[in-house]
Amino acid sequence: MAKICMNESCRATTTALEWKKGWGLKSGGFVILCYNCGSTYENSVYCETFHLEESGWRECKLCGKRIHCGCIASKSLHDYLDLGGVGCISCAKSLETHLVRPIQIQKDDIPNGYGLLTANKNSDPQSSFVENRMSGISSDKQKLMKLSKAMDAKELNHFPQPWKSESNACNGKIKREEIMLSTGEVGTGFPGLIQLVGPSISAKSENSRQKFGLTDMCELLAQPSLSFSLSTPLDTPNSLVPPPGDVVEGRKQNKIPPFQQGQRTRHILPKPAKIGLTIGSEENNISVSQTRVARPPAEGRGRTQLLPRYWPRITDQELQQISGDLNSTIVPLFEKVLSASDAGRIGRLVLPKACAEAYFPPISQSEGVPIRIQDIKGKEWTFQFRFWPNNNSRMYVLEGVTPCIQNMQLQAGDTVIFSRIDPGGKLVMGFRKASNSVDMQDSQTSSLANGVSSGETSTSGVNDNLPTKHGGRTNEDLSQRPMLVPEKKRSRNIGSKCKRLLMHSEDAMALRLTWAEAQELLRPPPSVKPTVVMVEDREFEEYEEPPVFGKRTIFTARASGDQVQWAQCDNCSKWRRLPMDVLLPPKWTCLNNIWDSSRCSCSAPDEINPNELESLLRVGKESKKRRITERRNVPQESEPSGLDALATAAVLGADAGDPDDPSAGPTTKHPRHRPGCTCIVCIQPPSGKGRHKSTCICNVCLTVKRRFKTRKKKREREAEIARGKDLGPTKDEPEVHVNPLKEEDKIKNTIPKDVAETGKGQLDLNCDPNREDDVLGLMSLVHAANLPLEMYLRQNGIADLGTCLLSQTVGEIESHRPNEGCVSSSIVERENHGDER
DNA sequence: TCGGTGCATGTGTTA
DNA sequence: AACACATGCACCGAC
Repeated sequence: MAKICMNESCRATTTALEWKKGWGLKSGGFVILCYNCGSTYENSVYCETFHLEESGWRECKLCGKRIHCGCIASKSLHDYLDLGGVGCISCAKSLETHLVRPIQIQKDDIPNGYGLLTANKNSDPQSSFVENRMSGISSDKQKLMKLSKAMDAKELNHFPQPWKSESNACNGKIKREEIMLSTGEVGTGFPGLIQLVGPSISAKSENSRQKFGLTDMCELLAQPSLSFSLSTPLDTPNSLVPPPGDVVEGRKQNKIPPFQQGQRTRHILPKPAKIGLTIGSEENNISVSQTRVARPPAEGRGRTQLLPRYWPRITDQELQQISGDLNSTIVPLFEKVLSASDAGRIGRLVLPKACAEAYFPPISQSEGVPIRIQDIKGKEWTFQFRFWPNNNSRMYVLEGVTPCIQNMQLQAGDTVIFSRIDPGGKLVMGFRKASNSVDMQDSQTSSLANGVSSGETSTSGVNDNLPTKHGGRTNEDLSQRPMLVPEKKRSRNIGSKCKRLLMHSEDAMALRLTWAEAQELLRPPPSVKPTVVMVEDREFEEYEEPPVFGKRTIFTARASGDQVQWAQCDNCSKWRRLPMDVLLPPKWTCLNNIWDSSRCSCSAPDEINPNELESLLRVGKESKKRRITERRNVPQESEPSGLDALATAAVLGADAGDPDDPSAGPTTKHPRHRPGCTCIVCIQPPSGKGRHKSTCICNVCLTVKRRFKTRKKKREREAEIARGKDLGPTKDEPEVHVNPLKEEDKIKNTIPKDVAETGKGQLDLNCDPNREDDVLGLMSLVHAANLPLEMYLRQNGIADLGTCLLSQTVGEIESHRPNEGCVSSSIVERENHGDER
């Protein structure tokens, strides 16, 4: 979706617009500023490029539901339309395209308060978040100030009337705060400003809950100008220092922490918490946010925004239950999804730097300080809050968390939520279990798939572990209160930082299939002529080189029933129709299209239109999905690979329904196969008991016998050649290249249909896509080919070839060939050599 | 040898 | 390019 500045004299593209991401004017989150020309727009479309704190909420004009425009959560409810506007998935309707219009603002409309704020901007190079925001728009700040005001008023019209007055009041309060902030910002704390913004969770939470959107509206309106909260007041114990009696770096609780004493320039974090973003689809319940205690980061950089992944998503109800005290205020600080390291035995919980510096006591020494954190059961834990120097920065960790983690039975993927109880400033650590914390990947998958973290719908640790006195909210409460969790936000939380996680489920399944598909791409070596052998009037090709990967094609069926093969040109990406039996080399272009002279050039038009192509591709994808599903539905234990299935079925064809038949039992002596391998070789006991009888007519035996006959003929011919009688190709053994597909079809005739399909493209019956060590099946093939015959015989329990020859027919020996079904005749030759011996 | 500690490194994210 | 952070790994002490 292109984003173009609508100012005709500007027409800046996305870059210019998005460059301002994070710094642009945010009036209710519905404004975007073009820094190229200074135009500002009210355009919800652009909101998607903004972070949560920069965008805000939006109401669907059609369904009345409030949706968050700008965080990824909106994607679950919205589609941003290419031409602008928002399509609300909830009501399946589209909003009218939001006008993208420059807003002209007169300089004299600038409120004084804003003037003060911006005047303060340059006073401190380590400006506050607000200042940063504002500084980024210096050239148009006046416009923007006006715009902010105008937009606030405008956006209010989007909300139900009851919200208006309070929203306005809220807005007014915010402006007041801004003014106060601008005047008393540095080094003095913010007396009198505490809890002015975004009502903290308190005893009135129920009331606030009922006021749908009110507080959120305040946030929304506050965001453009004050999307942060203020520091702990000097006259309250609302700090993060340990509770009374605890000493941290010589400071006592009621002492003013250094960071509040102007030790550093105050940095005000964006409001990090969008707690309990409950999108009750009916009531649109949106839990309230809360005040934030902000603290300047040690480095004093401007990047003090808390990443959304750390925004605590906890409801006021949960918080209330944590505190158990109607008079207390729970301030969610941040949360973190436990990584493997965090949840491991090392006992170190890596803290997000911004969070650590914002909400934890400042530490100047690497050793850090002990801090006490109370869990939701009321048990108090002492951790060492410290940091490691890291690339000129710091890496904050909580040490000694193992007991606590174990106590909470947390694992990687679960979430710990740090909150603070005010007054008192006591830290509280709650948690939220992932639905399937055993498998973090699964939780991620779930999270990504649903757009809502599985953790959100699972039982919150807060709930599970609440003391009885708190009322013990049930899971049902939670389930009725699905949190609005931005899809992207959650993916950030886990997905984007999970590169080292194990892969399971669909991803891995997809890879497996990919591997299986790779098998289908195997092609005969292009430069090697096959040797055609006849087995009972059937032609088989054998190659002296291992197969190569060919170009992938798509097969479709016409209405007439004819099948068509399509291939994409590597140069022009156009799709060309090919005969069904064509096998393409890895690189193929239109120039190689010898089957259609009208389309043997890249300049030739496409034979299929885009719709048809899309249909083709969709069919391909669906086919793959179907295979994934089918695979997933098959228990792993009984899930042979396609090739194994072929081999198994080939054997069981004669013994189907009698899996316990020892004659079909796998052996583990094949040199290249593991115990349990069901390939055509391993299932054939090398000798002695369990061996198929000479009268056996199972598929394996029949195939082996056919091969023996063919090889016998071949040897005779080679012997003749060796005698100088170069007879050339005989009539019945033409040295021609036979299309493998035809042969494959013939082979299919000898194999049950389902098996043949499963084993399509089989070139190596010994390959098992499901086995990691068979991933390099071809490599193992080559490796096995180099195994000395003696080793093979030894491993197969054939002590002596001579004895073997005496006791068995040659054909029976053939039945033990390790590479039955393989096409590499290098192996064949070795075997032949062995036979001659 | 094992486990804890501290730092280094690689990778993903953001500006 | 800089930063954040997950994790690897060397080092060291206890057993």
